[in-house]
Amino acid sequence: MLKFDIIKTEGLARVGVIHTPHGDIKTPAFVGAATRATVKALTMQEMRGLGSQAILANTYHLILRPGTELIKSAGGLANFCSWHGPTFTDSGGFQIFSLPDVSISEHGVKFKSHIDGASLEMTPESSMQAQWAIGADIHMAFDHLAKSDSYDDMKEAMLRTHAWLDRCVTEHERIRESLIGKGDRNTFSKGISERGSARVSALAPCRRARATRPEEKVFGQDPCRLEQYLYAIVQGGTFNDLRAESAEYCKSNDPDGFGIGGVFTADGMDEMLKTVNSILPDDKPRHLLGMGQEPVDLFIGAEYGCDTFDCVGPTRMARNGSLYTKDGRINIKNAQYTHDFTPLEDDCDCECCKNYTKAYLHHLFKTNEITAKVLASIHNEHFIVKTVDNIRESLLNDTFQDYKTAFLSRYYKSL
RNA sequence: GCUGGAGUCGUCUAGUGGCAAUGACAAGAGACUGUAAAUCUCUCGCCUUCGGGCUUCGUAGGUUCGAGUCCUACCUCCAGCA
Repeated sequence: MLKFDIIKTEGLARVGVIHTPHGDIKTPAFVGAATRATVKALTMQEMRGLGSQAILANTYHLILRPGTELIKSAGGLANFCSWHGPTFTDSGGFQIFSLPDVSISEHGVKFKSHIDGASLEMTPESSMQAQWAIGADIHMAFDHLAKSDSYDDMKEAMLRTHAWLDRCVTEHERIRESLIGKGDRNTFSKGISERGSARVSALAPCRRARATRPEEKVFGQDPCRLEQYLYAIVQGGTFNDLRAESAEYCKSNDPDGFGIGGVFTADGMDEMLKTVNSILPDDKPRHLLGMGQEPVDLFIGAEYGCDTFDCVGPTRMARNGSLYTKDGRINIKNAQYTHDFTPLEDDCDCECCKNYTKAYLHHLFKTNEITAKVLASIHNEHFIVKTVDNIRESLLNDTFQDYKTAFLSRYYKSL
């Protein structure tokens, strides 16, 4: 079982540490969206520099390119992309359901590759196999997103997600036993001592990583045989009776943790999370899937018991020139920043704010320079990562409510 | 000076008798939440109570119900010849 230590709780909120084979995640934490094994516009070294603790890649995209076997050959996702820290993969369900021409059956989903139109199928089993080959620390169960927000569609999607969860768990256990063996699942640290460092010589990238990340504990193991963990995904949309039913079902499957999916706005999220997280067991981590573009998502998510978040919003906003400040988002492309020779934020310690002015960023965006997207992504990703880190600190210091009120009233004061 | 060609929204451009007039760029603004997104949308002559009104295709005349478009003169630019 995935090791998750809770350090402190306040209501449903908690501060903890997730121990993965590739290192620890201090929670609450924002996980960088690295869909195609890269956080767009950023290097992994830049991600580390801005304080990111973990990344989340996407099974659908990696199946198409470069292929899961290639990532396995590279020593798994963390080695392949030189992140060398905790990794998640999303199952691919979310992407596939966003494609046109998908046909869904109990067996799985048939879809066409958005790259070359090839007809493909993903099932709970094939998603598990792909995720094991990719080799992230934490996998998401293959779930079904509703095609509309009607109650009937939400219920249908939830029930299929539950049926598929059973198959995900079965397949996950089958693969795990074939690669790692039976026994206590909380054994990644024991596994290290048992297996020793026999394979070190074949894994130079791992060895190099050790020098840059001394807290790393897994060097010397075949990264493709490290313990990997499975999160069940709670569905049910905006209907809290369905959310409760889904939470109960997921809980009964005894996964390593939980993803809360199908959330698209912070409206009503507090009640939904109260419902779900009051049911889910306290001692397992919960990931709020896809939320975190708006700071309010993170405050509400953490307050009501979510431990990790991921969202493409911060980096996508950055590439499109919409940059976070404590007073709300600004569009750096606007003419008003042409002669603004101050940083985005005076007190921000990101590489962008420490070195560059708004006028310079404005110029880079207006001239469509690649560096514009790099610097903006550094700032936005840092802003969101840091905000969640601050939420963690405020929970530890018993100042969460003050921090939340001060932050949100300032950030959204123009609304 | 002669001959030929060309002048259309900030720029380049479409338009060869019928609705302020095409497209691109530039400019101005907006959107974006488990990334088919370095993407997409809107505005872009002036005024507007958003119904519409007014003024425009180098300048000035003319033909015509109607002219960016046809005719005349002039101005400017380009090319060639002197």
